[in-house]
Amino acid sequence: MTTERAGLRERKKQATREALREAALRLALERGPENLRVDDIAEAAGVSPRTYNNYFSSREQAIVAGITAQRESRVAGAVAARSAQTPLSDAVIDAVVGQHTEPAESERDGMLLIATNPALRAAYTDAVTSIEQPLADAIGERSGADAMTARVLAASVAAAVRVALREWLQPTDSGLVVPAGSLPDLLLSALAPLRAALDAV
Amino acid sequence: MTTERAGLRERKKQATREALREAALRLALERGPENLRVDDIAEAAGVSPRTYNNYFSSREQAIVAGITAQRESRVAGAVAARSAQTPLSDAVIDAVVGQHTEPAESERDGMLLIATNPALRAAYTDAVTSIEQPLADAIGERSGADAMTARVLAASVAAAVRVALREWLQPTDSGLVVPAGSLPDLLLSALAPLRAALDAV
DNA sequence: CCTCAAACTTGCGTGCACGCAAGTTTGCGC
DNA sequence: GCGCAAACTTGCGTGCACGCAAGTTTGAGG
Repeated sequence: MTTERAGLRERKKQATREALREAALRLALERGPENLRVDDIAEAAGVSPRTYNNYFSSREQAIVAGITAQRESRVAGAVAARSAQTPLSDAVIDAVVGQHTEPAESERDGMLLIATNPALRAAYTDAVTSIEQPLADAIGERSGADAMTARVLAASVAAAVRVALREWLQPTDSGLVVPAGSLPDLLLSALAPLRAALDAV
Repeated sequence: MTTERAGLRERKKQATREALREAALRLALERGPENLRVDDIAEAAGVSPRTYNNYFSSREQAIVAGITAQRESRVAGAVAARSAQTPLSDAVIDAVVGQHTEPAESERDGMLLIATNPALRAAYTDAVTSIEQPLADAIGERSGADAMTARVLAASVAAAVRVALREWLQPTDSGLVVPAGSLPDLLLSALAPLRAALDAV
């Protein structure tokens, strides 16, 4: 649906990208991120190490992509799906919270892995940046706001999500980093201050 | 004023940090970033290469820090300096715009350097992240908002500044990357959508 | 003044990111 | 079908970031 009429070239690229992130996540889960070399990921995906680096610019990025893949398009889609009568703030907040309320069984252990590794935590929170562009498009489409405003609002939403995620993943003083508290609730608190801005367009 | 009664330890650390960023910027200007090795920066600052990496985690970060140093504390200070009657939005926006309206002669050629190098551009826009913490403190202090709200607002302001900077530094189709247009005006446009959120606290 | 633990520096080793300059594949236009 | 330009892959080389485990410095308490 996103790739209407894609050439062989594009389909192959997506396949390679998916093979890489799938391999990265699977191997990281199997043997732990510390025992995983970039060459292993490349080999498991059937490409050269150099090619791996054409797709991801860090090992953590590849592993995390195994979990966050497509989240960007889903958030944008969820915003667009809300009826035009819905206030923008509700549309955006519902969409964002909804996409993060999916302890989808298959992602459970992945999140645990991320929570226990500082480098992965950082990569994970950074990954929300990828929703900015599609979200800006969706906001602009829906509200008719000018491009700069849409970009700023999208970037602010992403920033709020990062704040919530960092809070969620913050190591407690006991050293444990088990996602405590409800992520949806944290997201709602973090996004609340942006309601006024979102509805002002 | 920031370092009230600092021990020798802390003063030495600051001195080292400043020596490193000053050396990085100076050398980058002299011979261009491509002809500048990390070892050169370390040597010029009188520390080992390994120590250099204890202070900066990328060459670009060190160079850019030569220009953005202390901007974080100045922004926070500028916010705090505005009278308590001023609406928060005015205080924050004036402070941010004010800090970026300083083509301080000495920074002129530094900005030109940054504008012409993609890696430096990225590092420069990333560097605004450093204002988040102090700005959040200032916002919390001033408005009495809860910690999460203050963090989100500060992060949103930083995000807006990044959008403006990226726009400002965007390579034109002619390939030239000369900061075209007025940065203050771009910042005002980027920050405008956040007014409602800032004044809602 | 002396001691000692915590903080900081440093050398070493390892894995990594990425520019560059070939090879190889894709798919458009004839 | 054919040829060719653009896109993608790959090997190589270089510089770099960072963990680790010594040394070294700092400064608080006795």
